[in-house]
Amino acid sequence: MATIYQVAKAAGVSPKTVSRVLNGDAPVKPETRSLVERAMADLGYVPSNAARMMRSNKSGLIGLITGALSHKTEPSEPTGLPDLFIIQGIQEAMAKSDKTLMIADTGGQFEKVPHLVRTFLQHRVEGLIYVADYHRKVDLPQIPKDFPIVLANCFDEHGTTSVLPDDRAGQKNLVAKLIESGHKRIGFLTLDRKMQAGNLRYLGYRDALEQYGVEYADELVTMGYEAGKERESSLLMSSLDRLLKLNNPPTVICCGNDEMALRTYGLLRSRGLRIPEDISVAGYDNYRVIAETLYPPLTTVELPYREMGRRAGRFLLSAIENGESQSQVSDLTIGPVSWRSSVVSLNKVSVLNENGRKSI
Amino acid sequence: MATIYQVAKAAGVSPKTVSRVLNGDAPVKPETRSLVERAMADLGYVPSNAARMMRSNKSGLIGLITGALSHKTEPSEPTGLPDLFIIQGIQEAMAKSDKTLMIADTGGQFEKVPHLVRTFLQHRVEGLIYVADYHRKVDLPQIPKDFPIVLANCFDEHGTTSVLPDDRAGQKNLVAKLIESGHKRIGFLTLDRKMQAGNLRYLGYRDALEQYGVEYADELVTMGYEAGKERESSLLMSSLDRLLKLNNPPTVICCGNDEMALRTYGLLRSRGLRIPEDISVAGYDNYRVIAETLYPPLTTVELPYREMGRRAGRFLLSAIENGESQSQVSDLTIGPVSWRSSVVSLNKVSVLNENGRKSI
DNA sequence: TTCTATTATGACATCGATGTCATGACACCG
DNA sequence: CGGTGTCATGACATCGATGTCATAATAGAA
Repeated sequence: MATIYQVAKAAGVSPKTVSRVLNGDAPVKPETRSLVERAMADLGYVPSNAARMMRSNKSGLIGLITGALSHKTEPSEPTGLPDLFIIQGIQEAMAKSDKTLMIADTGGQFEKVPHLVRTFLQHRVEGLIYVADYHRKVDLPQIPKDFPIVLANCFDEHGTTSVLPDDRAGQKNLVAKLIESGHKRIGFLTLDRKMQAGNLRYLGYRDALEQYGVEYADELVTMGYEAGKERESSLLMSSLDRLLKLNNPPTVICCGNDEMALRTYGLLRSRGLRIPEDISVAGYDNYRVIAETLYPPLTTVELPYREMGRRAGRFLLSAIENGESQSQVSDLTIGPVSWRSSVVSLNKVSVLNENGRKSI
Repeated sequence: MATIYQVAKAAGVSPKTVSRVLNGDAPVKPETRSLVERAMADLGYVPSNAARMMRSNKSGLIGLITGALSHKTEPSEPTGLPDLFIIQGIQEAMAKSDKTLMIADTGGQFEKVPHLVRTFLQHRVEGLIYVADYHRKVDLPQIPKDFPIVLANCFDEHGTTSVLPDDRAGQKNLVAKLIESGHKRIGFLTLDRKMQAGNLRYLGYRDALEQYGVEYADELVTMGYEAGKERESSLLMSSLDRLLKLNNPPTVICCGNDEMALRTYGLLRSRGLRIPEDISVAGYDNYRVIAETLYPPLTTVELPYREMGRRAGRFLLSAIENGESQSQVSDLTIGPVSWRSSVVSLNKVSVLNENGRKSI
């Protein structure tokens, strides 16, 4: 690969002049400039970031660590590829700056993190983002003190800047809309309450009931998914049947996530129930391959992953810019409800109102 | 960040000795070594790759360009996130070497590629991989001649090394198994034939019929998906109804991909047909969220994305090692058939044989 | 026309690691 | 005891870009 010296020689100028053409930081005579530009083109010259970095001590690199690219073995909320959307958002934020993103994958092995961090530090990344594959607590080792870092979709016990989905508010908003549509008996097939998302969504469900003065009934809430048993349907099947056999069965069933809703569609139909005429269904995640492909399309709550990524990126950039290691303590992002036709309104006049916003 | 000079001073030795401890390329007295190691630990020293690279002219970096991380606007086969699995495979291959992967995303805008390539060249990556989001032809600009590069899930007209899925053989294997299970009337809801995958799978379907001497019937083959109209169901619905109304209707329906199969499940059920008792269904892609979550689980063909990624990574590494820019002309990877219960066997004795391999 | 600004360019040192070569300290051989 | 080899270490130059400072070339002011 050509160097700046070779370009200088070919153009008959000094290396410093070539440097000036490259960076435009000082005036260069037009004829000289075009001589240099021609030489650069002829030699296919591309400046070396390494050499540049040595002088400037700025790498222009941001390190991103994730397990996004390999889920297979991890016990994760089976919601698809959340971290991927977060990464998209981060990319978006970075594209607006002049930073380059280096992405490293843990391959599902958390113990690789220290090694990846070290590699990043060798490359003198200016900041780090850690993206978790589901809403959880983490404990990152080996980060130098005061190094700019942002956690996305996870948090730690040291109060590191983090960006999280507001599962509680999201579920609350969904249930609120169900109530506004006339539903009072709202079944809830929850995720495992040991999971952050499971617990927060449960709390959001109760929040909505309380706000609208709808009495909470324990019989309507039952676990539809157990952590670690991703592909088993038996728990879901028995939980669902219990709900359906109640004296006063639910008019709508909230599922812990969209994948559970997909299974629920099949189970309901094999029991002869039509969706949404006989019973309404709602999910969570807005996992579009499911939510939009199902018939009828699924009402669900969007997980604001892309927006979370954007925020995480922006937080990190501003922390770097201001020379702080912490830009913000934490951040909750609310995802909107995606209202689709899997939920029917029980209000007689609701046909006039297509988005389900109808107060009772 | 500490430098090697600071470490040397703290340990009371020369920088070169610190370098020797770092690289272990020459003997160092144990006492000296521990002095140095202590100094490195105290100062939190991490060597600078930039400085290292300047001397060695080796970056240890591999550049990966993809649109994987942002599909939204591109007209793509709606099969999910194929490139992601390819990237996993590439990561696997790289993890075994000492290279670091830099991933850049086009944000769905192909015109960003030249800029990304330039950034990579500035970082002096030792090779490039381009990953396409669906099986297609591409035309990469701006790559220096003789630069090591591998195309994954795509190919160009210059015969650049590429790694592709063997859609034709995959579909053939699936249809062959259907025939072996006793099916003779095999409906095929194809992808758009303008797509590589659509055309190749169609050819594979015919290959299998021919091999087993089953007569091809045009009435059994109809397009279920039109490029650019991802979310429309009307074409699929009318195509499916045409198949069902035939005098001699199919006993099994092959869908162009798993997402189409998901829709087909819903449509068949709303017409009162049971799967697989009344009619069998097969997909393509082994898009697991769909194939494994559906009830009954879907028989489909695995797209060997991870394996393709592994191969692409290995090809590139060996090209770099051997100083060639091209390691191999091209490579077709066959994915196995995932046989699940959405297809019933029509052979009376087949119940003895759980994997569907039964000759007629 | 001579003197000062300004513009355009170059010489040189520098960033942090490491390759090359030199040197000092031992140990072992005869 | 001198010679030769090995071990352990350091001095110095180098990689490619750019910041600093100096200087040459030109224009405008007096």
